[in-house]
Amino acid sequence: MSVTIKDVAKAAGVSTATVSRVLNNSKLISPQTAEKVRNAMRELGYFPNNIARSFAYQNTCIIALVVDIEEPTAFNNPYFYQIQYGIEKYICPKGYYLMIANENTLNHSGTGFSQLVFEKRVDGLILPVSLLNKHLVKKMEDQNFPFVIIGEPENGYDTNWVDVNNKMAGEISTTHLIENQFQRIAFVSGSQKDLFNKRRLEGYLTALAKHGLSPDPDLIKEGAFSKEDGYALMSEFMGRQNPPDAVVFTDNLVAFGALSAAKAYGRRIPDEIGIVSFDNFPVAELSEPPITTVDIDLINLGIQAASMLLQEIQLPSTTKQQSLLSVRLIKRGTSERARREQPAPWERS
Amino acid sequence: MSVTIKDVAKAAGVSTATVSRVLNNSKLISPQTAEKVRNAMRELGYFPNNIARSFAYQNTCIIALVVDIEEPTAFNNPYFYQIQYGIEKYICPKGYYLMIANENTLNHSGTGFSQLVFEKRVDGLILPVSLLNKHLVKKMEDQNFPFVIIGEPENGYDTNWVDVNNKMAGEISTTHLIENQFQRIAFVSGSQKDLFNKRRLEGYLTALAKHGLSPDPDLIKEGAFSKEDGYALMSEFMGRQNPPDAVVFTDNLVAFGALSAAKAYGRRIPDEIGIVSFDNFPVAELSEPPITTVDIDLINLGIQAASMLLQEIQLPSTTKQQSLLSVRLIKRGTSERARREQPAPWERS
DNA sequence: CAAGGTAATGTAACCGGTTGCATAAAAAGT
DNA sequence: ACTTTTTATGCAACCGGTTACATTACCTTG
Repeated sequence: MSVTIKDVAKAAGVSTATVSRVLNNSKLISPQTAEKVRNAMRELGYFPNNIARSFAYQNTCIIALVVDIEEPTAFNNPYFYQIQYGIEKYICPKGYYLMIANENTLNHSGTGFSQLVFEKRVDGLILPVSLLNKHLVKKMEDQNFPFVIIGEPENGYDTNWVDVNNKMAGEISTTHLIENQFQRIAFVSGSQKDLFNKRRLEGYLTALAKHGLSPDPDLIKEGAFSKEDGYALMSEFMGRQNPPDAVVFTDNLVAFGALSAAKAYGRRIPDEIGIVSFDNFPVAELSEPPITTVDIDLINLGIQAASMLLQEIQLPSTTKQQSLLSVRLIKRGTSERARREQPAPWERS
Repeated sequence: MSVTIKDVAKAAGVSTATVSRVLNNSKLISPQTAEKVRNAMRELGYFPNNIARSFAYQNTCIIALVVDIEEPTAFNNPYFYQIQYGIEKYICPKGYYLMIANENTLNHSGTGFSQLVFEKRVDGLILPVSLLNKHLVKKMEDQNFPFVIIGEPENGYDTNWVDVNNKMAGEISTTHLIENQFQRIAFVSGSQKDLFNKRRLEGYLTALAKHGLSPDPDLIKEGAFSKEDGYALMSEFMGRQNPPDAVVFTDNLVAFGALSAAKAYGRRIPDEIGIVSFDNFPVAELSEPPITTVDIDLINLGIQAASMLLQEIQLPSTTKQQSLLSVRLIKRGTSERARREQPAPWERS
């Protein structure tokens, strides 16, 4: 059907072994022979059949990113896809390809993504911590199958993983508010069952402690996910006797809803109420005023995960690696009080 | 190393051919033998080696989505990724896998994505029209390599392609404004070098013509891409003697910038100026007022492309298919004048 | 009961590369 | 000039499935 190594060998008057060696730039080949073979390849329009190559080497040079995205909207998808881009960017120049495996669509056909492992379709796996389970980890470790987890796992897993430094994120956002003379800072997160939310809360508490502020349980809320949750929560805060003067939200949309509520109630921002959010999502930059957020470099997260995985593939080791990535704060209008609005030291209560 | 078909054959006391037949559910196998073989597989923990299978069949059951995304921001990535999701959703239940090939990262290693074709790494390709060129098409057609283009190509290409109905998008958005009693409707697009922008303009002109309105060249602008472009353009419009009373923007961010400008100049929206945009992007829903947009179902676009490609892979044909997808308008606050605000027929000029 | 047909299984070639080992030719050492 | 080493190439097995063809056993049917 198409041109094979045999055709090239015949045309060049050498053995298939020699052609193969030319393909792989073996230095055992004399320049003249190499030249001859290369000419034959060019004339015949030869391309090595990658499937055969994979078969001989027993690897595919493909790694899979497993995701568990339900029907994506423009809202919920940027996260994985930036990670995806980072992975791609790292592995492609190294001759690897990226396969996407959505656990939700894959599951329809039975075994889910573990099929990829057992059938040797891919050389390694990057998967979110949400898909981790003991059973699977054991299987993969029994096979010495390389994999990297995105997101810090709960205690009891000794695996390769990468995550952003969520504690640091909680800490710098809170510290920033403290430095802008906010006093009663609330903290609103998603579910505290998720380790990353626990870490963010830890950071918040650490920042308070470092500045001699004691946490108020009434100011710590969990379970906010939507614009509407944010609106409701902020309304509730503002109806209180002793409301917070600033809020850290771990979700951008929640912060957006809260901002609307604060504006609807006529609060001046950031003078009367400060807001810091997480994940530098488009709306954060476009809202009025633009929202201060912790910027999480997900492209870099992908790069780190990919780098760790390729290392594991190329020289497997028994010691596992972990990597925590720094985050940075993007200061915008919802938190930075103008200098003149800060009380001078002697004016403070 | 791992369990192969030979091990299973030996354990079950049959030949490898028999095991292979059991694997493929051949009906030539007696139930007792099948049972025996399946037991052996279970006991040994056998999984077929997919690389070997691919080698025998000379296919990979992988299709590639080629993209040409530069460093993605949360702004620019939703488009491809919704298409990606659609493809995935369609192909996974059918036993195919999705590979992502970013032309930009791939190119670092030389030949770019055409490598995928010649090395037989994938069974088919879905690629954006922006990456199309005659040279490539000829090569792929010479090899009978299945591929589908996303986006209508310029004249002169007879290939499989899918696209959203851009003309319809231009038409329904304009018609909607006309039906809301807007009279001087401007049209602002990206570059008219892009066919999809030409089609959108066609739709706009068609809608005007159908309602007996004649186009005014001063109201047709091209080359707007950013929030800032939108702001500048809207400012310019509002400074005119005879400004438009509504604008169709083919880009959401441009519309967002324009909206800010209109608000900054104190115009009431939609009473004094109407705005319709394209692509139902997050900011469209969250802005004040929320922006009316044409909703483009990119997930469905992916599904259609994937469906066309698998069909081509499974039974290659020489006749090419094209598919144009409908769009729908999401009516929001920037265009819908309240009934009472519309002039009654006898009040019109 | 022999001939013909069918169902179940085995044998071995094949898919297209890679690579250990053998070998031949050239270069170096004594 | 003769052995030893180095360099270049070929032979053939191998990776793990699939499948055309051969073979055997059993089942019909005249």
